[in-house]
Amino acid sequence: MRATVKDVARRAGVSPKTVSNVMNGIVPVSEATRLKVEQAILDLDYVPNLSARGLRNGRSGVIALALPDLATPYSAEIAHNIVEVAHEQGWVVQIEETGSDPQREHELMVRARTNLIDGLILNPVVLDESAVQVGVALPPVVLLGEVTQKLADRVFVDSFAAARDMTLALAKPGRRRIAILGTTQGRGSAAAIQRTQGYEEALRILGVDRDESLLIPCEKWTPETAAEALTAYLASHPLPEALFCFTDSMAIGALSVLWKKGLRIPADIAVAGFDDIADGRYAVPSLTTVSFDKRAVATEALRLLTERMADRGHEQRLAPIDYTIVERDSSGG
Amino acid sequence: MRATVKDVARRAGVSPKTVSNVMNGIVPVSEATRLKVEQAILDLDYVPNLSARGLRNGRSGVIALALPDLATPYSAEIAHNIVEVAHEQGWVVQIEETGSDPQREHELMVRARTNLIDGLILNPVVLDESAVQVGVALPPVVLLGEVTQKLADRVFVDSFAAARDMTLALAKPGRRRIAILGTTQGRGSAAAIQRTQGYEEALRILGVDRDESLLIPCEKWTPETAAEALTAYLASHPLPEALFCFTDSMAIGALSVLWKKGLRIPADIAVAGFDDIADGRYAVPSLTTVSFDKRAVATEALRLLTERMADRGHEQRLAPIDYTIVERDSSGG
DNA sequence: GTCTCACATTACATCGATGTAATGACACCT
DNA sequence: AGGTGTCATTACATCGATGTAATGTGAGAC
Repeated sequence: MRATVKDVARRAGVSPKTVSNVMNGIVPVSEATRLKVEQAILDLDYVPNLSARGLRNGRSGVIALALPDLATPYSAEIAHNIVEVAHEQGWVVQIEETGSDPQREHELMVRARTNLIDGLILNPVVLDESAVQVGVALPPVVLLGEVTQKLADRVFVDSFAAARDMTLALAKPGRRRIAILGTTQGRGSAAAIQRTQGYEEALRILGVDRDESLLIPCEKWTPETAAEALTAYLASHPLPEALFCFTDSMAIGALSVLWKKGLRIPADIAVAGFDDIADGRYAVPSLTTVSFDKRAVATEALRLLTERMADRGHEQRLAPIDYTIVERDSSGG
Repeated sequence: MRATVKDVARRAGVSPKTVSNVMNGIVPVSEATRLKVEQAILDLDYVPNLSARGLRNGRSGVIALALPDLATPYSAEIAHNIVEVAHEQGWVVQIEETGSDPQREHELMVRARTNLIDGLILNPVVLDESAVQVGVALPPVVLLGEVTQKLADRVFVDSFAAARDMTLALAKPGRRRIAILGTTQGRGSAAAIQRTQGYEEALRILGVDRDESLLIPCEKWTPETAAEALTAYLASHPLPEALFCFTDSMAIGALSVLWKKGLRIPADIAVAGFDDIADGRYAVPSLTTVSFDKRAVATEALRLLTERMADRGHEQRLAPIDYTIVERDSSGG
């Protein structure tokens, strides 16, 4: 049987509360008894029961991290950083996958109220849909990414500006027929909309007419779907001068397709991505991308979360993350 | 304030225990009172407090998954599958990263005893080191991968046989100078040792003399280190006919180096990996690899874990996972 | 020697859900 | 009507840690 405070107390010849005092260090304890208790703890190999502690003081020390799909490199890198930073700050992280399923996002919010969780970091897929009713009954929530959500705290990269700058960078050597891969018909993710708008803004700056046929839609942002979409596109359209993929994952799928067609990159077509995932550096050729500090995303998310735990006001807190355009081999240079 | 069983009971005009009975469905409850209680639950928007429940019945419904580094595609895919399968079975998953730090593996075992965790799935880095004292005081543990550990349950792919078969496959078109990337000097991971031995077994079958200079060491199995190791190697050695990298990640790093050198793959050199990560399919050229069903890994790991929870005997349970050699463009064909 | 004050320690209640054992209600049979 | 059996429901105790308020102990001042 597991040892409890009671057992430790008995062995040390003190009361359970004194043991608790030693462990928490808030109430002062005399040196002598502290040593006795610490020895008893070692002897009995005692570890506190977190369920009991959680029940008593209403906090579990656990935060939840919800991502669409852990297997994608982007989510994996975010998860890695958040788990790491959280651990440094003494938190434990529970992982949840939402798939593309708003239902899962909802389930999540319910579980978040079961008190095994002190806070939630959520990377929503379906922005408004999931709604994330940030009501009073909910624990602190921080959203990741571009979401049109006016209530919850949020960590994000300015997708509009980044897409604009990337488009301008691709256009620099005189390229004008720049295609984008990843737009979504009608209502899509907020990120898709903003990146498309940033691209269009760049065209305006460049004085280039918007050419509808250069917008290659792709609902899901995976290499598979990107490869399919691009293959289908190239079958009926001339080759653009540059291809701006809305994620690195899609860019990797695109590179594979272009390579199989025997095209030279960037000579025949320049390619760029978004996210700066580790694999992009080792892509063939290495991938030009929008880079940002993922550890900063993690740090900021946890900062917002802890702030929100301390002060549950109603004003929304925002944490924009800087980005840079990283030009690698896939766009020349 | 959050509603509790008491509040629900008062509103439904029954006792707290009856509410509990309705929720758990073990003790029979009359239709009439069940409806009353269910209505009250809806009215008050009641969710049970899992800390309290966990305290009371000693189980939390949470399992921990410990991986070396979530950001690597392999770990990410494993995590994805385990989270998915666990969710289907009603578990919640807590993620832990061990880095390459045995200390973290130890901390983990301690936390595993704090009862917020009903079981632990661990992918150890430093095999014996971490030791994972599978004692009586610990919750059920399942290890992932090749580990020389005689006590804990384990899910694994036969690295020896897979490496042997892959080497034979690379040798088929008459290639004889087959190099391996990822051996570790002296004591390394069990996987490294077994894959090296499988390779040597293949050479024996082929009647090819073992050539020490074809064993390219690489301690860490990342694209970065692989790229460095290969670059250094090629500076002072002739080009082998084939390169068997011990993970897909390393292979991707290797492809990048070879491509920058202007080498044609597989014409100048064939390349293969191990793990069949999603990116390998979109590598340029697509990567020949040892493939296995990662969902099966997850399913088996959870099966072993649940079995172990039910029956805490002393015999070790093993779950070998089938593998196949998948030949893609990087090895010709 | 006694009284105070400060401070360490203790007994007890509490967090919320649920198992145990006891109580209550109702129907059915003689 | 009285007795018996079945089944739903209840009161109470419990899981382990910790806050609260009360108790105990000692030193120091007069």
